[in-house]
Amino acid sequence: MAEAISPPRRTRRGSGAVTLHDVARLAGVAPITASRALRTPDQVSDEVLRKVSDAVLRTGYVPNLLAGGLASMRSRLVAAVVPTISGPVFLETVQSLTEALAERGYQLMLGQSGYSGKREDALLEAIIGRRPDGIVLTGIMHSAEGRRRLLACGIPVVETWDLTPTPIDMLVGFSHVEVGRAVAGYLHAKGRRRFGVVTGDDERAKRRSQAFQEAARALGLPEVQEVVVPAPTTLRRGRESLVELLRRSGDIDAVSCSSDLLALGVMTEARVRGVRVPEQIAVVGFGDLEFAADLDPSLTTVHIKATAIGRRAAQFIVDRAEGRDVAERVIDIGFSIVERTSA
Amino acid sequence: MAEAISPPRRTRRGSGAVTLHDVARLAGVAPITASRALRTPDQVSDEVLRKVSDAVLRTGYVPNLLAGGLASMRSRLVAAVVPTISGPVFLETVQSLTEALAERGYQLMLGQSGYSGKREDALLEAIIGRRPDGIVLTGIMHSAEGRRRLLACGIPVVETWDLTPTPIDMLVGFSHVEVGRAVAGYLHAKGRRRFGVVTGDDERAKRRSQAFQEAARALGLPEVQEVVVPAPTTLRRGRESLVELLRRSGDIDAVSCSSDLLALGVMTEARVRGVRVPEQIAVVGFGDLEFAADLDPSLTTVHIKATAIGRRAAQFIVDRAEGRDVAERVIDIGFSIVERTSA
DNA sequence: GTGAAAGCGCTAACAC
DNA sequence: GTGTTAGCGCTTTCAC
Repeated sequence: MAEAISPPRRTRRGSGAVTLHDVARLAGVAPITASRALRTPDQVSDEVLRKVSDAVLRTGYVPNLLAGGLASMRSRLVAAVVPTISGPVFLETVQSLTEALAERGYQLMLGQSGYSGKREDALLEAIIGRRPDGIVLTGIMHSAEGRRRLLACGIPVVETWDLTPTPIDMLVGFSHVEVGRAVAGYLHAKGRRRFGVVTGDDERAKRRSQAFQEAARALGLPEVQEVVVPAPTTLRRGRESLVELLRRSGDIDAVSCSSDLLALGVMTEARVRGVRVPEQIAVVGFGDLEFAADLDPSLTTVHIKATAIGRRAAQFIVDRAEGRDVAERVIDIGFSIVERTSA
Repeated sequence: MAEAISPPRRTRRGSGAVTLHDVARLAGVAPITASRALRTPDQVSDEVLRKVSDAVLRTGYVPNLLAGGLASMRSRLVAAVVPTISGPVFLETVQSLTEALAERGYQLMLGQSGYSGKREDALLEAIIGRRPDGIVLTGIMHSAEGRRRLLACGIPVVETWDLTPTPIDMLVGFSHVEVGRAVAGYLHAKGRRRFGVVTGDDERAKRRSQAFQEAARALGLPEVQEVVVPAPTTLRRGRESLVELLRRSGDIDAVSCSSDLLALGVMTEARVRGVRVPEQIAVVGFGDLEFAADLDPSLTTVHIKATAIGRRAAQFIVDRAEGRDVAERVIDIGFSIVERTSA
């Protein structure tokens, strides 16, 4: 009797790219063997290794990491969330993070949440959907809802640039309260008595400012004049802020700024107005950006080991992803006041 | 007769996360229907839509984009390659690119190639392996090998920040030669005659410097003094460069810098030495960073529409990814000299 | 050391 | 409008 005609072939033409299958066929081995030759070369014979390497070269095969990630449940993708990438503060951290991850075969996905924390939920969804092996949160305040989701999805999380009392998972940061106190103490020790503070309108900067003011009070100093400017901070805001501070009280002798850019603005405005720094007003910045040391006068500022933060965060994530246990989940990276000319 | 015992169950426990399958079961529909309810809501009945949305909410389902990407051949991932993210020049472009992509449901993957172009090949492999829907090259010189691979893999590519004669695919940039000429013309028109140039050691900056020097020659001016500094440029290098320029010839009356940071350095050193800007020496920067307008003196510089570059690049990629044809593949975004006080 | 089978979680292609 | 089926390209599990 007649054979039934073969059912219609539904074809889903692939991408057309070379696959592991092709490589395996060319090498005369099973796909899984080719896979092993590439990922765990010790498990295959030299003969097979040679043939597979050869086939890879001849075909120009590039493994599809999407497929690999799906099968192995490891995407080798790490997400980083920053408020905004401009505003050079987090830049250094993102850079070292990218580098440290790349060295270990991981790739960085970048997300910007904005300072408002508005787009945060949509962003989180986009991130979690990719099943990254880790998420690095940098200078971000996460909504309660966001926290819950992060906890729920079980992806390793590293919070950075802060020392929160109740970390979601892992953390590498420093105490903003300590920074505020330290700067106040430093200025006091230098004989300054009437403080002003210029601070960006973000949670961490405000915490530093708060601590700065409290420390001044504790030292018995007159009330600190505070100017809050919108984040991200700019040179212009710094200039404007000094104008405002001088308007409020002409006799301040020290200004603490929540960023080096603000400090540069304050110093610029001071020079324009013939106010001498540091003789009449001492200026302290925050961040120790690359240019701080070479300004005139050179800027006294708070140095944060931004590169180390990125490296440590990468270490945390990779250790977790590769099943190593992370003994100490919280790292206080500290900070230091770099004494230069401006204060 | 006895049934053959069922073959041993090989189980591959999944990630344990909620899958589309779970949502579909809960909603009482087939998986594909649930998929449609989420991706193309118009194609399902209101009844189904309601039930599926409900199930999603109840389960906290987050679609696995790895799986989706594998199945649909569209990763909704875009890779950006920059020499280094620090060095605020490309920052603005990366930022607007990230934003523009996020708005359209795409995610950015970041790669740093370093200025040397050394790690470029490994990076390219890591990128291509993710099968991104597009690659944005920013301020990078690609090896011939790299070019070949990019062409071969068929992924849409946008080169930015330059106007190369033979683009790989799409391009949004401007002419560095024109910039160099324009700056020389500008300074000449301002009555300056003895030029110095401080330039970072990267391909584009050097092209600007070259054109600047040639234009000066064409204008019948004396030989331009050139100082080349390693990339990325810094304020310090700017200061050092002015020292060097003055050492070589005390009578220059204009300095063109390959970045605003260098220009700030030159101006800082000038002030320290009592050289008046712009009276004795005019200074021109490049980039028009946020702070340029608020320096004292405010910095005359070349403005590049970095944000527009990012947006256009995103548009290019998304159009291609979604099958729309891109009529004009090359966009010259132009530039402008922003006249301020320093020159 | 090597291989066959069975998915990972989703969507394209085709029926009804 | 909804469902069935067959993959996307890889890796895990188990068997030899």
